Amino acid sequence: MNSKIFRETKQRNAIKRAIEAAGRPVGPKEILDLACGEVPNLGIATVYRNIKTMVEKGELDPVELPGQAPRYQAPAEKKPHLFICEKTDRVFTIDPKAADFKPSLPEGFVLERFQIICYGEYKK
Amino acid sequence: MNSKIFRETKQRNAIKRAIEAAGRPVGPKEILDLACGEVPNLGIATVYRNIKTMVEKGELDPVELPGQAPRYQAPAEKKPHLFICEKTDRVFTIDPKAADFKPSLPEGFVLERFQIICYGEYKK
DNA sequence: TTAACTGCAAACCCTTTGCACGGTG
DNA sequence: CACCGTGCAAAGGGTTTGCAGTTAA
Repeated sequence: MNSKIFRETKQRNAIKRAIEAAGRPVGPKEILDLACGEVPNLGIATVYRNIKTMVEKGELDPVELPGQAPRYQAPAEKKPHLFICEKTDRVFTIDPKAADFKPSLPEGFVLERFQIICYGEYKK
Repeated sequence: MNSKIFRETKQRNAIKRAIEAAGRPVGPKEILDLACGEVPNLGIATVYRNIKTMVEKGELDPVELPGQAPRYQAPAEKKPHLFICEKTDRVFTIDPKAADFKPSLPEGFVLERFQIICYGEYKK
């Protein structure tokens, strides 16, 4: 059956709010730490299970970046490209002027380098 | 002490040859499988240790890509950008005409999408 | 002969799963 | 009162480390 019923729990709400409050892609551990303020005994397994559920429902977007575990963000914040601060290890979505490679970074950050990653298929 | 002496072993040579023969970034498991032809009892731990050693020596370049474990390639093959075949899960380095976003892909592959990943620092 | 290297197995870390209990609808 | 969700702990998968024996130089 595809018609699974999703329930509202204080854990799920805390997780959702934590991600929205972050305003940038965050990982499971960070989500746990943030949400623990609301739900002290929150388990990491619950965070993982809710992440999976919310991604399936389309309430959460996975953000995968090179050499790192995936992070997650609220869909509304989604922009096509990413900016990674190598000093603070925070990730931001950005909406660059791709045509001339002058991406508009978050205030206060400076661009050091970028990487283009192309995806495709073997069509033979 | 920085002056560690590196020795030549049949395992290390087999690993090195396997990576060079692949001609594209390969992961630890794939390296193990390839090198096992030469050294049957080769252990995965030896592969990991040699990868680390060779990266430190500059004989091997790590290639990190979104949502995947790192792969490794011989430095000579290094090109600025990557192409990922989502059908065969192989990775190639490419030298695209970045200015107009017409990367020259490996023969037979078609581009589906690309992602720009910017790296930088917080300078405040 | 020395000390780097190897294979094996155990340890680790992060993520997933099994289970009994608790809470939503 | 069904049954989904939770916390805990155990299980997985991939990577690293400890150890005793092996081997390059």
